[in-house]
Amino acid sequence: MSRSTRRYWLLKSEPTTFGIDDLAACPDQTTHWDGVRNYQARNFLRDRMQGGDQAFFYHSNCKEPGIVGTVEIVRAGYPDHTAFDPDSSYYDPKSTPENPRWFMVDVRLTERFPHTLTLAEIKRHGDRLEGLALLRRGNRLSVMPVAPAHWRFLLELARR
DNA sequence: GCCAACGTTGGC
DNA sequence: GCCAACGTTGGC
Repeated sequence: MSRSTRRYWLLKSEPTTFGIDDLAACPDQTTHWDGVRNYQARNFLRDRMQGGDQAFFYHSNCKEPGIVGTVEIVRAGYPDHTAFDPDSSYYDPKSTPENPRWFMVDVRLTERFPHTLTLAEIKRHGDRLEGLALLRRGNRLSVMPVAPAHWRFLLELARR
């Protein structure tokens, strides 16, 4: 059966916290995408992401913000256990195993771009990226959808 | 380090 | 339910 509903995403991470080098160093280049504490982003993780979806890995809050590679979603949304851990900086006592508030997915590294596709360059192509959430004013979402046409166009830019 | 934009909190 | 105060995000 074909999957007609594959979706594309963009995941932000601060490289000083967890960058693409860190993902590359993980066993099987796979890890939990934990620590998301925003409801809109949570809803995407919990309700919309599926195994087989693909996402851009975006470095934020750093010298050269931009897209640095791609990952595949290898496990759909499930409770973020870091919220249950009092020793975690992501601890949230309002989230319990019985009634989890925060969710995560598992991702596996699929591609590292030879160069960062910088936010500055993405902005230069804004006319081809109408509606891209990353370019919306004041955007702060750390998990956002990417339209298939935008995915293809950004991938082309990143690989050249 | 600055600061605009945004989300959350909590008093009322 | 309003909204001011506050904390966070994230580009520059």
